[in-house]
Amino acid sequence: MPELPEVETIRRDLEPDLTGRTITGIEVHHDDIVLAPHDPRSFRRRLEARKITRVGRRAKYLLFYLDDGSVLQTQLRMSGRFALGTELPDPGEFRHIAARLHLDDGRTLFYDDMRRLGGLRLLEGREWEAEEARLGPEPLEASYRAADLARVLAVTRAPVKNLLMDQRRVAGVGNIYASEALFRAGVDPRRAGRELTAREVKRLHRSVREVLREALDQAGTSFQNYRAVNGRSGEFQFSLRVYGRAGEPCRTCRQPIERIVQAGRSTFYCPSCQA
DNA sequence: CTTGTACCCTGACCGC
DNA sequence: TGCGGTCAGGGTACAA
Repeated sequence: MPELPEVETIRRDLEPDLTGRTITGIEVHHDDIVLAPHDPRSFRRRLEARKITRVGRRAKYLLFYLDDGSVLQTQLRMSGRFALGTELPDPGEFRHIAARLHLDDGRTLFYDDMRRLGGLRLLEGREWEAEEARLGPEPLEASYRAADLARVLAVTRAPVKNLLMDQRRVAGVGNIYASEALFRAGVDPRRAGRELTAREVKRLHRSVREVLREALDQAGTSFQNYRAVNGRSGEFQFSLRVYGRAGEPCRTCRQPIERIVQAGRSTFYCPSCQA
């Protein structure tokens, strides 16, 4: 569920507490959250006694860089969350603990995942580099230009909404912010990527960056599953203009917001403002 | 290559 | 209160 702003918020929450900590013990309560190539047994063995040198993020992945060069990649998918403390801070909020990482300062990093679609993946540095190379550019980097978006849009017949969600073309944009960025740019989500004008591409590029930046400043969007570390809520749900607002009036023109399905996911848009 | 669909899993919600 | 259907910030395997 978390997209770039949510994962980055979690990273910022965890970084000061986890950097330099050593993992002293690992408990796995649901085997299916240990992702390939490891099984729970080798996962525990390889993680034991490793020190976390850095907490990073790429696309929607939170990354723990370890002192032997390996990388613990976490995929939160739809319902993954973290809590950190000597005890579980809010047992009512965290009812599906899938794994515990015990740390050398006496605290525990709890991984909670109700649907268990996400998980933890331990990779050699080289393996992570190969994965990383398949991801598109980070849209909040200063080096990400309208020309980068134009290049991937120009060669696709798929709807622009689907393009924005494709992690190989641009990293970190998910279902909420794809709809929100398209609304801000005034672009119909059903339009074929290659049909967008240069002017529309420019607006969309600006909107993607703007909406991600604003959401990050608000610690992300919380309405169902997403929470930052220890259950902290984001605030961007109050700034959403179309997502989840089917039938409600557009904040710009008062026409009802519509919901359609694209690639199996809900898309929300204003038929009047996004003509 | 690209594009769409099924699926993984649990829980909340809605209409009957 | 129960029951079935639908939906949920994701990603991947597979088919066409």
